[in-house]
Amino acid sequence: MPVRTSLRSACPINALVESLGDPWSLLILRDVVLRRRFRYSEFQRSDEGIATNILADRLKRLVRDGFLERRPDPGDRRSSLFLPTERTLDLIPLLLAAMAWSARHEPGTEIPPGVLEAYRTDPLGTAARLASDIRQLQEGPAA
Amino acid sequence: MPVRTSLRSACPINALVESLGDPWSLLILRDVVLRRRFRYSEFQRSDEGIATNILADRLKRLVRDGFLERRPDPGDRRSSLFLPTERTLDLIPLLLAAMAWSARHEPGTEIPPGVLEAYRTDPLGTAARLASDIRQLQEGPAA
DNA sequence: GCATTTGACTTGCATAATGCAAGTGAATAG
DNA sequence: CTATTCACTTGCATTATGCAAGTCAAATGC
Repeated sequence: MPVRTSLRSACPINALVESLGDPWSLLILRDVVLRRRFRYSEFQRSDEGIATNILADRLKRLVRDGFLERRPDPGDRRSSLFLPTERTLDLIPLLLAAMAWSARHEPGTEIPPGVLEAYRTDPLGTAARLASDIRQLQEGPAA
Repeated sequence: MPVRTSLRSACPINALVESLGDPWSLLILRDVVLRRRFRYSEFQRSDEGIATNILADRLKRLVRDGFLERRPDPGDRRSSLFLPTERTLDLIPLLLAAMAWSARHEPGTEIPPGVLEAYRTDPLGTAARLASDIRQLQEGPAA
């Protein structure tokens, strides 16, 4: 497994698409940063129903590409925690933008109350607050 | 070809991924909104090198899903213009967030000067200005 | 202490998506 | 009026995804 294959172009949008432009990677990161789920079994339980082989592969890639860091689960020796790196926490503005877009254009999507209002008032500040909430969690990890 | 297949979940991130979570759709929309390219031949020339069959398929889908509107090219009867709908213009905040992320985390990506500064000062205002620039273009379409 | 369950996978195989090369046909350019 | 361009389509190889089943160690229930 190569560390990093060269990009198709120098475009920043393309760089993102090459890392996360598949049907699953971004959803795993959503689980991590927006739902505070850090375990294989938790990702598996998400509504979209990812296949186990794909999940295992995506987790490997996300770790390899620096989006997640794997650590032993202190409460269960069979399990690991997949924790977000700064690379991933910096995706929060993008995730919020995605939520705002879907709120407007995809009827039927459900968005936690308050988030959109905060985003529209101060997008980057809202993202920063969310990121520091998660950093806190990682320092004092409740079971 | 069905108009719309039901979503895997009610999650707004998932809604976006299901529409644009493939290796090409978002790049086509990038060409449209960030580079003002509206023609098949222009998409084809982009650095990433999309295959012609995939391009044709993605354009069909993007039109079907309401991201692009197809109009005859006034200057050449062989050609069409694929113009962004509001659905697509509303993706600009997300595209800007993607650029900001890559600027920080993907060395070697090239970003037009000024854009990042404007984004960091006023993300939604910057996006709104870009969108209205494009709306103007559509009313008085230069060849 | 031992059977059962859970967590995190792997393997095998079918189906779907993507990639590549070549070809088509109408419109335009020289 | 010939050559080129534009917007495709077709066929086929390769890769990715989806599904079901199986593995194996650690934890849990009695």
